Amino acid sequence: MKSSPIPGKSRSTLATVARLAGVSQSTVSLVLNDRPLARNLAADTRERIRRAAQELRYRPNAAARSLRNARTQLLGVIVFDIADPYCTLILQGVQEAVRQTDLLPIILDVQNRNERFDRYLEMVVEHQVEGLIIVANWLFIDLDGLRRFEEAGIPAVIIGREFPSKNITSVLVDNQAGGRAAMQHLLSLGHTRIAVIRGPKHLQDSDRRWRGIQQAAKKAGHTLDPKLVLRLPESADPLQGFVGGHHAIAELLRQGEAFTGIVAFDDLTACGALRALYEAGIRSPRDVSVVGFDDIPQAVLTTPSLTTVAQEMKEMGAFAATHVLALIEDDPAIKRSDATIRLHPPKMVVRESTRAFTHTGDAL
Amino acid sequence: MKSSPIPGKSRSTLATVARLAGVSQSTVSLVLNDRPLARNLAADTRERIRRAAQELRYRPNAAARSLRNARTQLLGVIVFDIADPYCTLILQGVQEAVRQTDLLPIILDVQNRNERFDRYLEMVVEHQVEGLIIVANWLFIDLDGLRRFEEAGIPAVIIGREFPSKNITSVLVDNQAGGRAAMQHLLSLGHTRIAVIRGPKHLQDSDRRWRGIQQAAKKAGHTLDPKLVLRLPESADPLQGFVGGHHAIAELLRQGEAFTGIVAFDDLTACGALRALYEAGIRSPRDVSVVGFDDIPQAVLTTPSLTTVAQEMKEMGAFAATHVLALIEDDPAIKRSDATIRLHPPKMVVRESTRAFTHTGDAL
DNA sequence: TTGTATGCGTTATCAA
DNA sequence: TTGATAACGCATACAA
Repeated sequence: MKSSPIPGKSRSTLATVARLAGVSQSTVSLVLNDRPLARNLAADTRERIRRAAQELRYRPNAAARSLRNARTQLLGVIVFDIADPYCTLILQGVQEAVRQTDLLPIILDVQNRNERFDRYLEMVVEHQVEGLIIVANWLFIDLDGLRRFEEAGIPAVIIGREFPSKNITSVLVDNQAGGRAAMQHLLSLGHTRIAVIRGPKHLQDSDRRWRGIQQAAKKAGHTLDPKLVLRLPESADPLQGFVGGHHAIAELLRQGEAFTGIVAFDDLTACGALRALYEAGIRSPRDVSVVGFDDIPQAVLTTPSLTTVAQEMKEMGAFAATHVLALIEDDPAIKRSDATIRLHPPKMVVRESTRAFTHTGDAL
Repeated sequence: MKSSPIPGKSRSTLATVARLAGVSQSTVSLVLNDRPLARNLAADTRERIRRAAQELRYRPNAAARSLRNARTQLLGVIVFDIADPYCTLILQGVQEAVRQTDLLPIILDVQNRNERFDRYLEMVVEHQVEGLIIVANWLFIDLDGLRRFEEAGIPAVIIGREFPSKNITSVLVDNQAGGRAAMQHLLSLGHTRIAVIRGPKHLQDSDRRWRGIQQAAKKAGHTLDPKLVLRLPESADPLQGFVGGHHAIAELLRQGEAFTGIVAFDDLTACGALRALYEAGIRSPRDVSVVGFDDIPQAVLTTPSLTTVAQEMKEMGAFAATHVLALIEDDPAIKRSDATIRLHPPKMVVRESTRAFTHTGDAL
């Protein structure tokens, strides 16, 4: 009877197993890794080794293995804020694409802290991840650290922000097209008094979407009333969008401005706007139509459910992952120097929060 | 002029740096790690080494280091479903507690797949994480793999499920107390026709909460009408709670049952219920009061905002992390054999979806 | 004040 | 058919 391993006692290694099985380390390694060479080993030797490994609860040591193989099988996934539902869907896409692979995606949550981002970038290099995906939802993270990271020559993609670089590809939604779509939607429904809640200044997306909105207005010969154009304050908390949207619309109502449509910066802002309307006794969509942006999972839970410009986040995540994987495999079809900005087309999702403008319903 | 490192070229090591600085490996190691011994090195030697490391963009190899040190500085965090907002808050608590440490929390998302859970458990052992935290929100994951994991002797805590074990501590909310609180709340508001939406059968939490509800009813001398007691169907998707809650209440209304209060299994269920009420033209809280469970971030975004039994998820996460950290440090105050079930007290959060029963408002 | 040698656990090459 | 040995990159005990 062999002694069973004591929990907490130092774990067993190839040597331990070899001793128990009465063979050498190398033989054990061959067998346990199913190398071709193991095929012409005596069947009972293999069996003996397998049983010994089992009995000793042998688990290979990843550190030793990757040191030797120069492969860690690690895929770094740095997320700016895991609490943001936006990230969550992207992660699903990423993981979907990575599933087939032998890569292990490890998620690092920056929690919107700059220092952490830089620290994690270093960590990820030290741990020799084979590729890196950055999910950059919310803005206030400074990307300078990425410049230094580039020198490590690790395949990387950033989702959600434009990072001009010839090594790192950026994947994000076409915000301008999205802005256009949102505005066109309301215009085509006959709305003329349309309020716009722009995003915070520091956010790239804010400008792009705003530009799209303006384009659509111009094309339709519509003039945006400056009094109806609002701005979300700066904030590091994505959930602030709700408060901001609420505040903006409540304010507008207090000023007695008349409007029948709202283009909100994002879905949370739209939720805040809906809430402000509700509190003022104004019904959506009967009195005011509201368009969001992103299509977060909750968009379908609101009352009324939200018409929104959807980002296909799963698809973007999957695309980014596939791209990194190809880079890792050194796929000849993908040159590193191809690195560029890929804009993903948005998709208009019409739900209950918008409807055609009618004089009857117009309470304002 | 020294040649600058070519990106993609094999990275520099201690040896490379040593060569460039004209010293030996060990000296470099001493300096770069700020060992006490480095203090009596010539100042310019240190400077030379530092510059060489900088120039070569030297980054220590984590695999080699942890092989040598027998410390990986990795903390595994396995999450059943990262898309569930419930997990997200727990993660914040965990990360908060780990921040001070030199541990790197790596998050692995099981995505509700059994195979993945087992696979990740193995991975986590192979990668020699120093501790493991499991965030088990939704039920259908089979914990058998954990039994095998226990043998690895790695400090571990599971949050959100009871896992009887003398090695692994379970941290979860006191569901029974929560059920009591919810029911008591409605009863104390004077409601007598109270509908209950129980959770899915396979979920531990369902029974516990139900028991609490019954206790509260009994204590108040209240009899639960079986016709008002519903059940959520089994499902692997936490978001299904919304659909389930909606369906349950819609059905109840169609049957013409009269009620003025709802105890929902969780917040999403409550949202679904609210939605069904809204669609039927029934106002909450005027006509029907609704209580949720969990206090997910969205609970404050609904219309009306949700009265709910809050789980202090951040706190639970922080507690669990602190516990694992103590185990890792081998804190004498914490014996491994102490492993047990820790029930965290819930907290009643009263918002807008409940109010005192009045005959005037009663539309049913 | 600095250098040499060794071993952590694996895998691969070569030899037997 | 199996075994000895070297090497991956790092940190340390020991030597000089």
